[in-house]
Amino acid sequence: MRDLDITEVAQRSGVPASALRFYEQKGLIAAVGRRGLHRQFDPSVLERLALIALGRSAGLSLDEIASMFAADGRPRVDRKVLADKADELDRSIRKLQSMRDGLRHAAVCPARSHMECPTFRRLLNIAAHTDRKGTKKSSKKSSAARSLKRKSK
Amino acid sequence: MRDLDITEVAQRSGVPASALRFYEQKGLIAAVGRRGLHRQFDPSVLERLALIALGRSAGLSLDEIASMFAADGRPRVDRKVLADKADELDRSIRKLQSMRDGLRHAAVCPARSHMECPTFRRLLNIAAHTDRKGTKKSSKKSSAARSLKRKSK
DNA sequence: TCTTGACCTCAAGTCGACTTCAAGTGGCAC
DNA sequence: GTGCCACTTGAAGTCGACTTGAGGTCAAGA
Repeated sequence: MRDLDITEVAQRSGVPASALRFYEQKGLIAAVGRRGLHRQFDPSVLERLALIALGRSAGLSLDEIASMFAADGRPRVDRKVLADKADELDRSIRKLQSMRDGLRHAAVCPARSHMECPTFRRLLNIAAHTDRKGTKKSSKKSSAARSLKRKSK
Repeated sequence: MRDLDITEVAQRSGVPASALRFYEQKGLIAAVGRRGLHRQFDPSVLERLALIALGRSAGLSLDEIASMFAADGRPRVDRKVLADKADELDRSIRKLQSMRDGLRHAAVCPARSHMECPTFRRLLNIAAHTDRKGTKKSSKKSSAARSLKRKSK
């Protein structure tokens, strides 16, 4: 398959050209050459972009993802990193689950005001202590999140 | 109970004084008055801060949270909003779960390179299509995420 | 009374991941 | 040969939630 120009890569990957240039600048992807000024990409860049998307979905920062590519450009995914990320996701999931259950309850709770509902108040307590305190120690953790916001534009 | 000054509120709530001033400025909380220059807060501000923390944990923006307080300052939590947020969380959870399972598998996968592992490649596909495409239509959604990052400082 | 220092205000800075903009270049159809 | 315009560049802007800094005020203790 012949090389792709930036617009084709953008179309096939769903990643805007501006983002592709940004990724190149960050060293996440590389053009195989130029035709005039225009970047030419090897089709394998699509796979790499999928890998990047995966990393982002798992909550990795672009810098973290960059460090997962060896100097030769081939992915060098540390299995321990994967396991750690999985564990981290697991913690996030649990937190979100209790949040969801609490919200669900509050939505149907018969108490006149949410403040009078014990379940809601318990939820409040969880949130109050979970938030700035619960995970503060675990620095640089549970980034597994912005991803979701990012997806929805 | 007597009024609290900003430092006391910060200590009891775990929210930095700078953030409390920021919240006040945004209209999320209000001081009952001043002693000299110094803000005095009613102890009930702690409950309100818990409510704010809850909203943040559920992925609401500060503006969204602000709109949940009626003009009289009492919470006016729309049950439908709660249910919607719960549903949104549910979708996020499912996404994170498949991500976690995929990572978990990749971490122990016997294939020489992750690229040779069918499961990993499937994961890659999910990520590639989930990310910029999967949720794009659902604008303004699944903000239920940054929260986790934010918690971990 | 004087000093201290906690608190004040307002403006600007930070972080991450991009997007947007203005100005320039050159491949390609005609 | 000429013009179009897709692509290029580097710099600057954006968004949300705060934080930080400079310079100022004043309540309270010595």
